[in-house]
Amino acid sequence: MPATTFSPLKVNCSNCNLRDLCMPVEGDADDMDALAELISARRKFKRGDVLYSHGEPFTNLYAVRTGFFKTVVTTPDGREQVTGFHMAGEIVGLDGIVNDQHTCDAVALEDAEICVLPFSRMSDISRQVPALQTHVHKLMSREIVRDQNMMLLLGSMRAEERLAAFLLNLVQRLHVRGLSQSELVLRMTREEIGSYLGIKLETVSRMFSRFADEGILEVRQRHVHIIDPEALERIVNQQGA
Amino acid sequence: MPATTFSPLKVNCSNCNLRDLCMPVEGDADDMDALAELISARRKFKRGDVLYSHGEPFTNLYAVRTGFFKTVVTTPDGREQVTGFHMAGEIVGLDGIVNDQHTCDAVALEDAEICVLPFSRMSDISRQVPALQTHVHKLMSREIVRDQNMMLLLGSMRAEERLAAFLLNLVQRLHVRGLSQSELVLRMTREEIGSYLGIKLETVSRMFSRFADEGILEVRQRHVHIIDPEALERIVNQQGA
DNA sequence: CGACACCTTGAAGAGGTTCAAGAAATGTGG
DNA sequence: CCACATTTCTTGAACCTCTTCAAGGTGTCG
Repeated sequence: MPATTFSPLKVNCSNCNLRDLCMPVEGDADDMDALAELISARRKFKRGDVLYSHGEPFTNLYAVRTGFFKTVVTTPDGREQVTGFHMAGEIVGLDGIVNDQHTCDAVALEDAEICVLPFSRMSDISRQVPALQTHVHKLMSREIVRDQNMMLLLGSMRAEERLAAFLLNLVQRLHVRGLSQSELVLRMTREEIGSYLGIKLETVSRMFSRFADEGILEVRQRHVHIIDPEALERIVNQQGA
Repeated sequence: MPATTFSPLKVNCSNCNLRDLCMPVEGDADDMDALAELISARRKFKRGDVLYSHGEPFTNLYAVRTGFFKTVVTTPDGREQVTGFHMAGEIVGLDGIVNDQHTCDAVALEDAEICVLPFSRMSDISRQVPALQTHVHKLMSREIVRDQNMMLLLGSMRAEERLAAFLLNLVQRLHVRGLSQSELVLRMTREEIGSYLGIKLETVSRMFSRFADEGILEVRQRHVHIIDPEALERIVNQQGA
């Protein structure tokens, strides 16, 4: 149910406060004119709204402006895997490029707003503005590296290590955006965390309780206070074998 | 130990038999002239030779011409995860783009030959030849989709399902290259398969034995004969829950 | 042909899952 | 604004899959 709102007003990266995070591309006056055409619209989402779903034709990338999204891969037999959580300044939709259709679903985990980036337009501008070309390449490569790190996590870490790595990653990304290094509010359920980390929701809950018992965290539902980040680092970096 | 051999002779995609697989890019005469500059050299590798390793500066992508490579992510604490196996016509090195240095190791699993594709040259030509630009985008997107499917496998499948999916994927890729759909020779050890699939080498061995007992496979060391591919499909598609 | 790497198989053990029940939070309609 | 329904979270106990440890067998390469 894509209950969306269009904002046909001219929107532009150059005066956006997320620019450094999202579209850090410089150029001469001509280049900046070209870049001003990058965004076709903004759209608002409510919790649970679907940004795109698998099978849908691919035409746009999307930059998250506010709020939080998850991406989910689904198989015909009903298996689901959360493949990412996406926050302000991050770009989603790259999966759709290869076959001109999306291969996963993107769903808002809270009220959110995104910028629509028509990919054909982005490709056109990339040919005139090398800095944008480079940025697009790096975006995609970053996603590949991120996914390979998830493969490492899923392939070789124990539940405890997975949750510690997840929390450190989340809090680091939030900190870059000016939020606290120690306080965070989870936007997703235990089940979604578990799916992302390849463990069951009960295990997620147990690990939270264990960390709380050990004085590493304070957990009140979705509110998490990281008391001892070094302990989390130690848990992640300890050799599993 | 990169015991490599350079071939400074002019090499070119246009007369390569892997072209449809590797670089299916068309264009007018000018475009074809530009594309002829894509490859700077070919290099030969022996089993165990390293194509690139993590931390090394990124300058090139590499197209596998013959042979078999693995890519491996390594952590400071010594954990390893095989993130992919790569055969003729596939491109490796995309991980290096984002930070101008490689984040994984690429190692030859048998004698092999690759084409060197300097990435700056590739970017330059992409700006003139839209078909190449599109191809580069699709390459990277394909890798993202592939990695997300691995996350699904690692996050939600049981050992049996993982091995079945692995074998079907391998044999399908080999078949595209004109090889048998039912016979394959594994180029990697049980340990490398296990690392890739997030299970231990003993488990890989046990699953091979189980499939053999059930009449699905014949396994003689690295020689695998798939007797009943439908059974493998059923194993993969059965809901784990 | 001997050394080394690789593979198989068994037995015991650990980590995570499953099933179940209850508590806490959240949302909804009157 | 409150009562109720629903979703989400926590915790326990039994179970199961995979791992770990160990030993012996097979294949390969110098």
